[in-house]
Amino acid sequence: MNTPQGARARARTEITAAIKDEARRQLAAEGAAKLSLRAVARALGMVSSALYRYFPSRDDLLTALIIDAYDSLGAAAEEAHEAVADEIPAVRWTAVCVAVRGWALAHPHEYALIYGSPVPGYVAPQTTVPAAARVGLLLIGVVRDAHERGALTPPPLPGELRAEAERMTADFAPGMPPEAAAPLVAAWAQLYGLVGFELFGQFHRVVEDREPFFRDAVARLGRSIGLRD
Amino acid sequence: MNTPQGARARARTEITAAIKDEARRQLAAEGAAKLSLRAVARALGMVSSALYRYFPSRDDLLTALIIDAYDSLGAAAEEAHEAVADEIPAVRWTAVCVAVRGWALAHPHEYALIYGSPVPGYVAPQTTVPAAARVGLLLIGVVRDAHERGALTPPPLPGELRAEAERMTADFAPGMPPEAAAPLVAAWAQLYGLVGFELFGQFHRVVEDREPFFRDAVARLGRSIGLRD
DNA sequence: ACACAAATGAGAGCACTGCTCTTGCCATGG
DNA sequence: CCATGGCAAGAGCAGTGCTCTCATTTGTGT
Repeated sequence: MNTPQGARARARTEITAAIKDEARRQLAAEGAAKLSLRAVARALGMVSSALYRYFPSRDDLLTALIIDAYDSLGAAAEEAHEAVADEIPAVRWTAVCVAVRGWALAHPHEYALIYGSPVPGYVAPQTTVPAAARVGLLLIGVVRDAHERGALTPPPLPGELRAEAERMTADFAPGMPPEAAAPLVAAWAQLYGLVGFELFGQFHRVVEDREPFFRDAVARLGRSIGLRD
Repeated sequence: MNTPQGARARARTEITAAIKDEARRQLAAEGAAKLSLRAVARALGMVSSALYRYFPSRDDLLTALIIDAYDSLGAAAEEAHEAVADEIPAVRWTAVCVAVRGWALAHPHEYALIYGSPVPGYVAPQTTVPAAARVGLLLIGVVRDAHERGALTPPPLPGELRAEAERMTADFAPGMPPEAAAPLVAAWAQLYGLVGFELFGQFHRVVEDREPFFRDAVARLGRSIGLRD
């Protein structure tokens, strides 16, 4: 790991980081669409073509920012979860959801980058998957733990969904009852519906007092999976 | 109304429509980000500056497309609702949700335009509001009707949300019990979470058999508001 | 019927974008 | 100590949204 890199390699990693930092700054200020390679280069006192030594294209820069955003969101969620690790599952569930919302409100453009409409023509490379999965895995962990403690009463599983549910649990959530799979995945998606609507202005003049509204909705989401409170 | 417009006015409305048509075509093909005024003008055999006689800016063209998209989605939902107008509310609820999903899958870029991340810097003008409200009003109607038939058992309303819920019902859903307001608005947002996740690829390798999964989630959503089936 | 005004289209041009290619420098590894 | 390869710089291409000017067409009031 910590191989003493030559001055050259060190400079490279430093400049790469500086580019990402400046890009993130512009992303936060103006949004992904207005992120301009030339502007980043200008802010860093280099010429635009030099930037291509570090990121072969604008999309690659965006991909790096996407991974960072997923990781930042995942870290925020994990941190919030650890702070309430001793509480009952329903409380931990809410804490994670609230952390996701909090991160989204604090980083709207980065949230839009990862959970808004994908930049057209852009396909997320496989590299983003592990970072993207962190919040999902955290929620799975809460539900599995609830199951192990006997604090989970999942709703009945429609026969139609049995095979799918068993595949899902086998793939991503071994040890979790298949009855919880579909409600959990749905709740996961619905969580982002709630956050996205608030963030993108759909609640304007509809929901005013948003935090309690969100907590109520999220608690219902937990109950729909079978988390008891 | 039907004032016999002069050749000039007629030409204007025709050309305006032609511009929107071509723009919609490019939107469907490539997405909003790649919608280019110059390309639209080129396809129509006019020069780019001429297009500005009809739409003062690219944003105005997009706004027109957004309103059309909201209307198209609203019409699809209303049509689906009318086809099952005699069924019980739970069935009508599901029908509307399924229609929303169907429209989204058929018009992914238009869906992304209205429910994805807003084009940065772009603020939806007030003109879009009535078109945007159609689906919401339809869902409100289903729930209110369920209430009037005695087929609605909304969950208890947390005291914290009482005032907000009463304001919401007074503003948008007179005649609906306030207990249903928060769950309904949440379900509305969550519906778009489900659709968005499917559309934007988050269910890739997670949910395979998506229609039954969606129906199950949507039925749970209806039950969370208190619709009995 | 005619003149004036408004609407429209064409073209050039500005400032910007992502990206490529060539050129020359200079630090590093053999 | 020298050759190589990483690097920055600059010019340039094709495209973008948008503005401005100029000529032409069209509609209308006298």
